[in-house]
Amino acid sequence: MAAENEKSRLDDAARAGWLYFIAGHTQDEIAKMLQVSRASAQRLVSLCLAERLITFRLEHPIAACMELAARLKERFDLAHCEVVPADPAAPQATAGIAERCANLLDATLRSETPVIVALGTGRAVRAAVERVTPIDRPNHQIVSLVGNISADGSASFYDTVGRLADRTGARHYPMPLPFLMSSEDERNKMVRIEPIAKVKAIAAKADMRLVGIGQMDQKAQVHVDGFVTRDELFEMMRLGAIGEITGWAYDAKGRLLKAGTNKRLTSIPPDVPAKTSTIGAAVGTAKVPAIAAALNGRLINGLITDEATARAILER
Amino acid sequence: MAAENEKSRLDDAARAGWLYFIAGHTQDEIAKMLQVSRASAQRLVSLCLAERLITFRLEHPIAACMELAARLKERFDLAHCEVVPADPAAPQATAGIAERCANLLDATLRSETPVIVALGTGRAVRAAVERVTPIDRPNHQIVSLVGNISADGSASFYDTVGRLADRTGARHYPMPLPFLMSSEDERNKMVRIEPIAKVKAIAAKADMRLVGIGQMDQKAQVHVDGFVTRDELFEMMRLGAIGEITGWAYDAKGRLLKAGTNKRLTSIPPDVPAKTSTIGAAVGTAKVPAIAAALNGRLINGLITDEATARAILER
DNA sequence: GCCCCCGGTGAGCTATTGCCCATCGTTTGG
DNA sequence: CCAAACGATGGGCAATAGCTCACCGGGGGC
Repeated sequence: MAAENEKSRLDDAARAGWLYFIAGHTQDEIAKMLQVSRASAQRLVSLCLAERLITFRLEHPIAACMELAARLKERFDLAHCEVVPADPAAPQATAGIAERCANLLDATLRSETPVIVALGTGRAVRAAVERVTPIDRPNHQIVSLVGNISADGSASFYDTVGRLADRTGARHYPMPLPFLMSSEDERNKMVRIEPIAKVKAIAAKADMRLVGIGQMDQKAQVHVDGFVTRDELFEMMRLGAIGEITGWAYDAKGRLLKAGTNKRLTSIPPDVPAKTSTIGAAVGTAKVPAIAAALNGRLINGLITDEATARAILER
Repeated sequence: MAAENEKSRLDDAARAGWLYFIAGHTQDEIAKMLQVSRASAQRLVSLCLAERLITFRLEHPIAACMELAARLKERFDLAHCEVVPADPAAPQATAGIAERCANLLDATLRSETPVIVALGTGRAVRAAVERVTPIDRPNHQIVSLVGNISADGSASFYDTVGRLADRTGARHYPMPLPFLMSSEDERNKMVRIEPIAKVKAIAAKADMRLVGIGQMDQKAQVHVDGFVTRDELFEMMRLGAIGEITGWAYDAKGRLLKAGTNKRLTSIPPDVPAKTSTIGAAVGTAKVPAIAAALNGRLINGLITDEATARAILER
């Protein structure tokens, strides 16, 4: 008897679900049709959902992305995660994620109350600031997490902080330092000087950090851009470096290395685990180990990537 | 540009749909996530539905039934239609539809304001009244559409009206007449006599009619039950009879025949097209042509049947 | 046999949703 | 280049849905 009632109840639940989701009736109408109170109709619809009698199928490339983002968020306990559809024409294209990063910056900067945004390295970050919608927010602050003088002493390679400040009217704080100093002592000396300490203090209060993630292999961006020499890169790789964020190299478990270039690096060191909103932006198969390590080591608590990369991270 | 905006809008719609139906967020939350007003989030969810980006799938036998019922309702412009799952163990079983008919009767009889229910022939109708939940409604009226004296002059074959009245305390009006009279003249004379005219007048005001549908073939119920002879049956078949409702034979287009037993029949003739609620109840492959004809001829405006029969009717 | 517990029920309150409308930006035609 | 027309937007309101609560009735344990 119990089984029969159960079955009949599920039948009714299915009926209610059909009438609600497929036929598009209101629960009131369904209640009248099935001769029950509206409350019961609502329960039947709930039951239909709870028992998974009805399933939703979203036939759209976005669906897979949402699914991947949800899984990444869950797996790595992220505060924020976005996965954009992979562009089959250009698998490494940063266009997609740059757009999302820009959107995120837009959202953050739209705030009327003053916010502090910190920017790291990375092509996606550079592309993102270019796409930010101009808006007048003179009370915001934009701060750089990395030195903007390259190894050869030349001018800033790419002034993300300045560009973003242009678009918002915000005060901006580039870090007038070389990427690497010549020794640990010198680095320690430099980061204590007044203007740098001030930048550091502001960065520490940042409401949002947007950083790129670099892999530490022969094509490492820090080397390609001329910030570290081939020898320095190889040394870090020997020491176990698998990725870097704002130049800070970390190993496969996401632990910051305490040797090599990390000792001479002027960049503001990341919080471990990441505080407030620290969003990593990166795409590409080559970056998968670096991204995964950063996630595991909690160097970041947010991620913006593409479908292919997201899938690869989850399948590791 | 237009195409790109369009695409991006659909992407957002898909995102919104995913967040709403799959992740279970409210539209307010989605609005915040997508950085739009709640109204826009609502529009995106609507769009997702309208564009059929999302589909609902109900994995339950009931789903097919609901679908068939909706199609029958649409195709034949029915006021009411129910399709019950076919019982594979007993394809002709009336149990399923009887339960639904009983439910319908329950619903009608539950009314506090007086209602008039008219009953026709059919096993499903008989079974239905047996399943009606007892309820005290002395002001209701139950009226028979057919004579309850069989050809051999014996007592009522099965007193549906009386049974239903027992269960409700309603006044009941059986029709104290033989099913067939010996001639057209005699029939016309009988139906004018006071008690019969009164039954007829009540029946004309019925709020709901529940009738069986019989096929006119060698296994016709009217013959099996002994109401018409083999010769009479064959004559009607020659005249084109394909089905009958309360004994009234009709052809493949649902037109009442004006000859044969129809001229001697005492049953109250059906309204064409059916007025108020006239529900046919029938299952079985053999009855498909009869049911389809009744639907096409608008002899009924409601149908209760099973899945297999519904499918067969729609596939004709 | 009696009582407790569980699952179900409907009332009623609040959150959520759907939709209308005034407004505004954008596009198209003159 | 302007104006009209169209479409999208967000506020606001009425309808709808979700949920909590107190209550009821049946089934099993003591």
